[in-house]
Amino acid sequence: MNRRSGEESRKNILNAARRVFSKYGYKGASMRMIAKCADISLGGLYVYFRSKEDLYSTLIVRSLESLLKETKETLHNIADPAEAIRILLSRRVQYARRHRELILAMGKEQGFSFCNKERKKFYAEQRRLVEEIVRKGIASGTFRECSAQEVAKIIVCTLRGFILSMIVEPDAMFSPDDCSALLLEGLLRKGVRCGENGKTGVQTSLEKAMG
Amino acid sequence: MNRRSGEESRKNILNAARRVFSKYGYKGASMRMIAKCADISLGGLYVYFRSKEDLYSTLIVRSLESLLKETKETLHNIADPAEAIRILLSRRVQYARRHRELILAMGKEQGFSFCNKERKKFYAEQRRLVEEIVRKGIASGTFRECSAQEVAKIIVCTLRGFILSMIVEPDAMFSPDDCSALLLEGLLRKGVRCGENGKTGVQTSLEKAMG
Amino acid sequence: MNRRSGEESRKNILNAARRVFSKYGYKGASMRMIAKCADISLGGLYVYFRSKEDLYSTLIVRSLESLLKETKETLHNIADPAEAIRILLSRRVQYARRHRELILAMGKEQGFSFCNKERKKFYAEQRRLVEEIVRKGIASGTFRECSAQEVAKIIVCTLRGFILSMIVEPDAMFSPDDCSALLLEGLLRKGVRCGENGKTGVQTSLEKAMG
Amino acid sequence: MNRRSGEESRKNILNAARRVFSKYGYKGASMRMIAKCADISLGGLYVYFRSKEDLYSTLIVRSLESLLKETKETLHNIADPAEAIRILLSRRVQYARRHRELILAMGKEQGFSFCNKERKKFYAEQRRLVEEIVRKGIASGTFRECSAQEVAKIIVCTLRGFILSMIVEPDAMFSPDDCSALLLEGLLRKGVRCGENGKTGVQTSLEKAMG
DNA sequence: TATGAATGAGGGTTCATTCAT
DNA sequence: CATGAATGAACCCTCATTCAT
Repeated sequence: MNRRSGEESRKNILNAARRVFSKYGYKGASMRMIAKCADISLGGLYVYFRSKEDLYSTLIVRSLESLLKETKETLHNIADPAEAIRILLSRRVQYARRHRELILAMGKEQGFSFCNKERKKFYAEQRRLVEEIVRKGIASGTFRECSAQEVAKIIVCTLRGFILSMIVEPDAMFSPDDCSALLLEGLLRKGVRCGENGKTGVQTSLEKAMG
Repeated sequence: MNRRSGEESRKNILNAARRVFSKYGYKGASMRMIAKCADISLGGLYVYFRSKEDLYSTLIVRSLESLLKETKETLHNIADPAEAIRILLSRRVQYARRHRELILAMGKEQGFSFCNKERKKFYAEQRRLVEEIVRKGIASGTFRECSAQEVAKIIVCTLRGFILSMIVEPDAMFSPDDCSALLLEGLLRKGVRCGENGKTGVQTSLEKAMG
Repeated sequence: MNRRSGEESRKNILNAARRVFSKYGYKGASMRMIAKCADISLGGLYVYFRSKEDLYSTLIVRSLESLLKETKETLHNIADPAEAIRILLSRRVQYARRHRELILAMGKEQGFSFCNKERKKFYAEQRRLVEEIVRKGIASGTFRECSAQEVAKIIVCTLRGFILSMIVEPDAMFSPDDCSALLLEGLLRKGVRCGENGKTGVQTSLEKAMG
Repeated sequence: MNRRSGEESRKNILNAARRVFSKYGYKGASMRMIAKCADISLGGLYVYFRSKEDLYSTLIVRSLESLLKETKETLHNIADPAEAIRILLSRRVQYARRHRELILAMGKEQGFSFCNKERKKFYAEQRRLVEEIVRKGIASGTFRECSAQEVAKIIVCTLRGFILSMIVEPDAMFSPDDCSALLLEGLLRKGVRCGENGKTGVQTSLEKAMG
């Protein structure tokens, strides 16, 4: 009988659940596995969470919230919008690497309705964040004139693809910086090359390739 | 007893499986659901497929193959590389709308090994296809000098994000053309604007927004 | 479509059934396995046999009959009763080696009622046969005075154990002749040794061991 | 919810399993039958046993072990070898009557590998036990000179047949004592009759029949 | 708070059997 | 005669959940 304080047990379970859900998905994970991983009895799980669904959605909501908070803090003090986009991508990728279940939350289990509301809220907030960056970029003259709203959607979607690709094609991966470079500069030939403003100092393989 | 020709039943089951797997994922779908959806008995499923896994992987492999074939045929006669990329995106999105299970194939159930080989082959082939387009674009002077290989990876990943977004955020969607526009032209301001070469004649909302 | 005459197909199926039932037991064998082994369609089986039970019991009854017939013919011309017992054991062992399913028929699947009648008849007949031998042996003075009926039961039971042992402990086996020697002579020390009458000329390992 | 202590339930299940497996064999018995017989839910079975196979082999192994133990204890203090053989047979028959599943363990389902190791060990041990008796009998002059090893095999096999016969031909049964008498004295007429040494005082029906 | 025995619905799969062809 | 697609009950097993302790 492993006596712990209530909140400690809760966190402990949530951590175990993160690991197990990440590895096996919602359906593939069982309450028994989570209990074992959390070193608690099966019944003990139900002291803290009403159901598997409750446990899962609590986990997702917390993760989404913490991710959003982290993202906001990160972007808070970055003035240059191109830099902000680069940072956003790379941070999100780091986060995804640490918490695979987020990808599951976003890509898997769409048949479940139980944390769709939170998910939508997260998506909307994230889009708003990017939109703000783009808007600033346009205002400052760094970015072309365009619909910040539309571009934000596209950037978020690209980010999503990037993270998903990490999962499904890990051996065909490229750096986040390469990705932001393409997003920022485009593929078409330009009269004027411009890649100098606001770089982090890291030269990506794409830059090298592009000479 | 609902008597049908064998091949008809097979197709019927495959169609039902597509619908059910798409909606509920591999684990979430049950053979009973598929049987009901195909209007066949549970045992009848096993006349045509050895197991759930067999049914699923048959479905995925077929989809992947037909998609690849369709893609190749589409791109075969398109000379302009920017146009090719636009077409690729929009066709793939059309396809994904018709066959939602492809997203499952690409994004869900990565823990399963049973059609990984086919999936990898598909990804590689798709990347190779895009790479060729980019290479041609560079050769013809349409695209900037860059690593075709790296850019192909990024484009495929963007495509992936686009399709996934269709699923998870259908109400925050934008047109494929908007996406290709951003990929092609980038976000940063240029001395020279260029959006005239090889357009399909359809003016996208992004273009309008960008003035 | 493999056209055969009816009787040919019947025999063919029976042969396949013998092999499959022998290997897997009644429950372990499936009609599909038998069909495949007989190179006939699943439905084809039911042209000749109403059910699995019908097929099985037909097989058992035929086997039992042929075994009884063979046994009778073998014993018909043997005058010496000790010899007869030896021959009976060795023939039955040979038969069991060829048709393992008989052992199954006798030892397995006692929960089934469906060919119990035939089985009982076979057992009774076999006992009667042995009883006759013993009776002759007593009459001729070869055997001690004893209840032929009781001894017949014991001999049949020993035979059963012998055959069963062949199956469950094939590596701890001994020759039928050794077995009949013990039955005939017993273990206890006698004033007079007697092992010379009616031997087949084969000296068994037990005899050698007994000096 | 029928609450019992864990160990109680385990025993309860094992008892039910013994009855059901004995009656229907391994394949013929279903977990549902066992659950019903144990008055527990289907899932409850799996709280105590990982699988049907686990339940079955646990049952067999326990039975084999307890039988061996009982046998050893019984034979421990019996000096006369002929008496020991008689006792062995009669005790084993009593045991078989109480635990019919042993016959299944020995005669049925040989195709299964899952408790073959234990079974072989049991057989070997049993043979060794009998061999010792025979060896002592030879040493003390009670038995004729013979290969104790070979004779042990035959006795074990006879015992097997005896027990099997109890199952397949219960109405044609005879007493264990009759059987040991035949094994000990043989069928052939002797110059010297010997049935006096070490008898338990019980006169068997065979003795009466033999006059 | 915490345990773990117990439940029962539902999972994938098999299989004897039927029947239109 | 012969086929093989189709059935549906039954198989073994898993699992979220409950509840007496």
